[in-house]
Amino acid sequence: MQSLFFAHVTKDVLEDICVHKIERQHSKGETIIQQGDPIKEFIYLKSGLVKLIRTTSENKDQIISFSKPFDFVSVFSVFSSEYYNYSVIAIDDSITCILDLEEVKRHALNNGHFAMDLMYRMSTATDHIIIDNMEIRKKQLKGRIAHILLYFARNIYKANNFELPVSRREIAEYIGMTVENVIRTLSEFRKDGLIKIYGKEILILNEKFLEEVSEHG
Amino acid sequence: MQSLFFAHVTKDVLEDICVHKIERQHSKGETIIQQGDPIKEFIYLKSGLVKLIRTTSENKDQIISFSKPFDFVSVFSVFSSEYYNYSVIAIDDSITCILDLEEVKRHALNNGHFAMDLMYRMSTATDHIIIDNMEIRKKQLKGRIAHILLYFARNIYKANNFELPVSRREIAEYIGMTVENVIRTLSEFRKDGLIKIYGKEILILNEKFLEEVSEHG
DNA sequence: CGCGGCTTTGATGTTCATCAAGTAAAGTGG
DNA sequence: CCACTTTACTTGATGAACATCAAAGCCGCG
Repeated sequence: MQSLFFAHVTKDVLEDICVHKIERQHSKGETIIQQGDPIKEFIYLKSGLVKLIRTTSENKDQIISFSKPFDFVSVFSVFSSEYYNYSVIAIDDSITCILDLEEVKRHALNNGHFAMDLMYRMSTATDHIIIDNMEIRKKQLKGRIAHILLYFARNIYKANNFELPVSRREIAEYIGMTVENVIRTLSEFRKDGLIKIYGKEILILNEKFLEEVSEHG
Repeated sequence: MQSLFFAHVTKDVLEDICVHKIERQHSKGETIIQQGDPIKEFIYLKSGLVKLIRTTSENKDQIISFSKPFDFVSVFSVFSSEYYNYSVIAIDDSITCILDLEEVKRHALNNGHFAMDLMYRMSTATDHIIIDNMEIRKKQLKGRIAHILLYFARNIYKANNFELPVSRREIAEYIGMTVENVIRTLSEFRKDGLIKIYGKEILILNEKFLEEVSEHG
């Protein structure tokens, strides 16, 4: 396993933790964690891409965040709740690594470095979720669309052309607007020469200006 | 110190941690933590009420959350960042308790129970922030106002009449709407007999219906 | 007293959701 | 493999929700 994963934990400790590691395959669309399930495992993403979602009382889905490889999938609640209050769904074919939660806890109890690394990782993850949500909240439609395009280009694919891993609906569920307006805005960006669109293929033509839109509407 | 504070830590360990505890007085409006400051201390709230805010690039304030006594004030970023990416401001006269961050980290390193308790507390706090933000995002104006009224009534004051600790502007900054619309909605609730308003004094007359509005607009 | 901040109300315009309707794409069963 | 159904995508028209602008009252404070 990666020394990337836990910076200050020695190899043998890590191996000890991962003795009972299980890998699980998930195909696109599959539910990895179901909101309401008891939290018994500690899960991280090895490959693929997943979304964390919440189903509201009106049965609408809200996307909380996306996770890429080596992010924890059990990001939050794991150490503070008995049940998941969110679902995790694969948006690409994915592989997760699963550790027994009690075992992870036991190790954290006995190994301060492991505990601290864990804390660091969890804290980083939740920080990003919070800050990102605040960022999205302050923007309006165009800014939000620009934001998510730049997010995929920079954080996920590190390229200016990429295949959108999410549907228009999912974008809408992430930024908190309607599908129609997501589409309208994408079309507008296309007409304005900011991006090219071929179905799910996106090519960012004018990153500077997209950045501008993301910042100041 | 409270055994409330850390459930699984023995008294002498706790006393050891708190040897260098400093208490600090803050009067209403005072800045306790300034966004951008280096994180050197671990802070929790002993009495009073504070708000966590973020100043956006357009110099507008967004309120991330409120914290009540025995909440950590250094809620997030403490274990994942060198600098605060939010400010903390007293909205009532408050007393904070300040521990040296390095010392807290050292204890977490050496005492698994302490580390786990810390993790639990941090995780609980960030969970609430995330879930609350998602809740607010899915509602519209009326629902958001109802939500915050119930929040103060239930979580902070545990009573149906209370003095609003925040200005209309601050409510606006929390729910992400304008001051004018906050006021208009409060007036509407008053006219509809849901609440009474005398300046900052709020009396909730029809909690059931307010709940209804919070849930379904 | 007068100034600045907080509150309130009204009028107007912008942003966005909703509804409707149609095309394209993708899965499904015979 | 084709007809069939469903799901995703797209555009336009309309109305609702909300921001913005303007103006005035209130209150605490130097």
